Amino acid sequence: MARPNFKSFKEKALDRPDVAEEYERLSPAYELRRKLVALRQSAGLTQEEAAELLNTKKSNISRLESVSSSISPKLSTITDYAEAMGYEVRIDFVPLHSQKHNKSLQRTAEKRRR
Amino acid sequence: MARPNFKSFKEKALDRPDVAEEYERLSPAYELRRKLVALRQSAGLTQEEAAELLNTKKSNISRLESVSSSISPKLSTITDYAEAMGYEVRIDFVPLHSQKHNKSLQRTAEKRRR
DNA sequence: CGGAATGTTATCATATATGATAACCGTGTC
DNA sequence: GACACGGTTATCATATATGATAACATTCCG
Repeated sequence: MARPNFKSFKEKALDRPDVAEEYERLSPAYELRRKLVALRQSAGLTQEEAAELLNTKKSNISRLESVSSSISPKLSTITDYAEAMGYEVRIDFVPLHSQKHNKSLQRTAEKRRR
Repeated sequence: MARPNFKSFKEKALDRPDVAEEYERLSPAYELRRKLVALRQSAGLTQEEAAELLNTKKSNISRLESVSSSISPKLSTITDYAEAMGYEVRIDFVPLHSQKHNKSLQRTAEKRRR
């Protein structure tokens, strides 16, 4: 590996149990990259092969999968990538703080409304 | 479309109106807009109030939620919106054709490799 | 009716994702 | 050493999402 990518980071970090637990709560962006790589590998494809399927170049695939990437990809990029790997994308929304937060938002809205 | 990118294969199917209609109804994009509106309404917010929370304008919120919108939003836009509404975004990938498609991809890759 | 609230649409400017190319690193293999 | 392979990074050009503003429609209510 030329640069610390997610795998090497993961392998080192997971040697320490405390970090391992923290690991899963890392940013959703990291989680996504990790899943994208897993998708491609489950299809048994290299980045270059994936790039061909998607009519693009391997460097762009690398950027998309790169953990250190600061980009926030378009939804269509994710879905197209997933479909090329043989997967469908499902987006779910789960409440953050049970329903109290929503109530709080509602009250804030009500107050502003007056 | 100035350059061929990985969306081109989709456009072929969308040339047929019947397919286009079915596709649009089932597309993740369509589902997404509906969910976004539901999220905001569950928080009891108007588009303008949501816009304030997100430091933007109501017209942009409307565009984001609009079904007829042709844009494919950035992932960060979706997550920011969801968080402002009190929700967390979860992205899942489900296999399209059980595992057969993956095997096919693998074989294709193997063949190209030789 | 007139005004406020809510949402939509059009347009432009700006920010940023994506595409393409090239150079590079590490590993394995001969 | 030389080479191929898989992946990374940097850079530039282009496409497109987003921000901001304004005008508009609809609904509701005084």
